[in-house]
Amino acid sequence: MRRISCESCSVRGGSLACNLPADVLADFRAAGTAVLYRPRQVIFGEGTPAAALYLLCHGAVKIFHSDRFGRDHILEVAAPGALLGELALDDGELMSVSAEALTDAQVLHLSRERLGGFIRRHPETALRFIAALSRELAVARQKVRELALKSAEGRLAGLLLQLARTDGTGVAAGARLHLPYTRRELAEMVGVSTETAIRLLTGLKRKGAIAADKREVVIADPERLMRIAQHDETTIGEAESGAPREVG
Amino acid sequence: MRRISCESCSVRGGSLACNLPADVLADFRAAGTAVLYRPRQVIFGEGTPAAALYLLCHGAVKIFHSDRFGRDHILEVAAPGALLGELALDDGELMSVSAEALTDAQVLHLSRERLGGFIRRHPETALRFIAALSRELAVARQKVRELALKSAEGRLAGLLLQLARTDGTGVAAGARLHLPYTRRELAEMVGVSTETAIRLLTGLKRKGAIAADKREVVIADPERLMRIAQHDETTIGEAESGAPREVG
DNA sequence: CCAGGGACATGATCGATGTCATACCCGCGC
DNA sequence: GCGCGGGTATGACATCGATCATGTCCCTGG
Repeated sequence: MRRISCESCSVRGGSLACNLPADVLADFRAAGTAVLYRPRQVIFGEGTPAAALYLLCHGAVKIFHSDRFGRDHILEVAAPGALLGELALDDGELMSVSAEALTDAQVLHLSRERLGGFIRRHPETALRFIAALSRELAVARQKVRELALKSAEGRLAGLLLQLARTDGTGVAAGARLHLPYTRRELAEMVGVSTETAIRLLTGLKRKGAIAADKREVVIADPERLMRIAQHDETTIGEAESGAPREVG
Repeated sequence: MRRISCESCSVRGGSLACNLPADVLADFRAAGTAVLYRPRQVIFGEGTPAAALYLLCHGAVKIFHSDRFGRDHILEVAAPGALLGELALDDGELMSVSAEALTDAQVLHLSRERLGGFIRRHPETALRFIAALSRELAVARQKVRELALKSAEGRLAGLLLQLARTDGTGVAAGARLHLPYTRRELAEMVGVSTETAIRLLTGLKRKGAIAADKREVVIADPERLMRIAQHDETTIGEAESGAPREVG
């Protein structure tokens, strides 16, 4: 595993640091510490001080909660460009999740002090950090939405669709998706037991929504799958009385 | 309802804007737009562009998801000092939640452009925004943890303890807590049906953990309540036989 | 070659929770 | 006073998903 330089980073438009002028990029790089991880190595643990942000440059990292028996619930499998962790003004607040490399991974550590220094030198980049954290916030809230409002089958169907979209497979009828995960990991992402995840998959097969064998999944009936996934469906908030008052 | 000035704001140490020099504070205030809301008025809706952040200055605001039948799931009841909403670099990304005033509320709207301008002028404040968003992120992730790992009873017990802590009642034995919420709202915060929330409350009464009548709740047995709240192991999984087990 | 372990799969069973129905109480407007 | 609607409460029932048990397949190490 070799270190990747910022200049040749494959993460383009989506990332925090992309499209920066060369000198700003060099300063950014110098403000952080690049660290390489092997699969299963821990990047940070739940309950440690929220003293740094982590920019994932390469590889896949799982963001998860553990119970005391080692069972995990996976909130997110972060892709390159994602900003991991949380940053408080002092060490009184703690990380709410753990992060562990799933593959070989390269991560840029951004400590509170050095990140603050960088933003002070380049304040025009501040909104990028705010936007990256907002994205993570939306991901977490989406997860809440699914857990609170959707059935296990709906969440699994949604996960399959999301995986097919994000790995480039697409969701056209007949699209062939290769899962990088075991049934157990799928279950941990959906928030159900392994047996239930297996049963739900066979249920989706019986319904003709997918075909699946081991880690190969074919999107047989995308509409059906989407209908199952959206047993939810969002309507936007309505019902207020009158317009708010703008003051000053 | 009168507008509150930043200078006399009751939100002290915890807030984004507190303890700023007078000139910076004035600039901050000028960068935003203060808006007053009545109970039930919508501040922003899920699915609208993520184009602004909202600093809650006064009042209580619920952050929630709706499904198409009007059932809500409340992620958070934000208190003054909280930063609401999400901010993307462009309008391609959408708010993942809705925000609605529960009481009279004053909110400072911070649009992307004007927030960017303020931070460019005062880059030393950037970490405050990052920290405030991190706090929201931790709140959302905590919610995920509870939904994924705790039983309905554990979540309700935890909610009662949290309410007692945050409104100053405290969790000593005999502490008397006045709920500002109906059973339905409690249920929406815990993520269960109204009937289940009621049944769980009577269950906690029968166990002697609390006494409750209408909106008055007495913390009868704090230890018991906390044990119930921390029943992390109820929903998912049991330990494999050899695993070390942390107790108490 | 065999043994072991892990992933996948399925059945039986049970508890937790949602849904529907009913009832009571209480404050409010007519 | 009276009816009405909302909040609270409880029972009956259905369903979802966890748990436990069993079995198969496949890969790997000895």
